[in-house]
Amino acid sequence: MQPHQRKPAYLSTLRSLMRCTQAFERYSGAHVRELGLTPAQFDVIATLGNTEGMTCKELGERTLITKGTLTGVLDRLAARGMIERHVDRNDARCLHISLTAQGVALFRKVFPNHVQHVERAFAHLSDQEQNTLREHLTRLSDAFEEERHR
Amino acid sequence: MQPHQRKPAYLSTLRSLMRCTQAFERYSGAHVRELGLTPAQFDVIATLGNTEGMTCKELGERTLITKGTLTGVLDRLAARGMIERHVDRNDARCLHISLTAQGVALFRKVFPNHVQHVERAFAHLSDQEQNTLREHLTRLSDAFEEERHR
DNA sequence: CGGAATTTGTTCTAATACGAACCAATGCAA
DNA sequence: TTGCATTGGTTCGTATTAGAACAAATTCCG
Repeated sequence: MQPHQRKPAYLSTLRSLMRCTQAFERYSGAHVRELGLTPAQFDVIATLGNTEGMTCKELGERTLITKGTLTGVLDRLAARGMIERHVDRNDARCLHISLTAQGVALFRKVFPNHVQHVERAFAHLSDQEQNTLREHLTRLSDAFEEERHR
Repeated sequence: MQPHQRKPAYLSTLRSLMRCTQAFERYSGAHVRELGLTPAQFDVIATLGNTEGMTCKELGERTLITKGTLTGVLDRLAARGMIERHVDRNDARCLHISLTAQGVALFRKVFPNHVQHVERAFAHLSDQEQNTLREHLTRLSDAFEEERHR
């Protein structure tokens, strides 16, 4: 019995995690594309909606988009006239990203629509189940972070 | 109170899901790269290990890699001499993918190592917790699939 | 005050990622 | 058996994706 033939116990948990994430991305992504946006672009629009805007750093943290990637996503949204970049008055390193009037219009058109779409799927789990799920996922995330810094 | 300003209840669950997946990918990915492979390449090697090989279709289903992407991943692994492609005898449409001797050696070198690394993080959750987590994730995946086909 | 360490965003490279179009091989049905 | 829909992989175009190197601005500290 060689060690590399043993089947690790965590694999089924990991499989469920990856399958669930991918199932969401397919489900959500297909709908978002119908609305004329990529998933990353939608995330940015949705995050900027109903705010005064924010820096690239904050936007990246909220959308989970790496800063290197974010530059390109913002480039394409800016080319379509959906967002604006302004240098921050207080800190010239920071860019303040905000929706244009066109961006706000787009947000109002696609956001409620997409929320309804995604809600239909999440409704299959009760509030209690979602709470439990969230707790376990957070514990696991924290485990990765902790083990990473050792 | 406009509908697009309401904050959907599912968002915190979704956030946990995406954060957990991304935390895993950072944790696992960084380690895999140290071993000289990309995450996708490692998935392929790990899936082919201890098997007689399989078709692209099956390999794609197990690794969750889309067929269009899989071609490129296999190209690069083949260029490094880690895998072989052979036309299936019974069905000339199918390719049979398998590890070369070099590929097997690589598998034996990196797989147990990486399994140990990932196990350390998953050990933060008990078996019971992982069971519950898996059940909820599966329910949610199924929800996306069901709603998608309607 | 002044230089070093940090922070923020851009740029670059290699590798996914996905959908759509495409081709060859197979299966099915009239 | 001929014709057509289906299946398995490749190719193509566009858009991420991560990581590392980089430049400009700011902060920290002696």
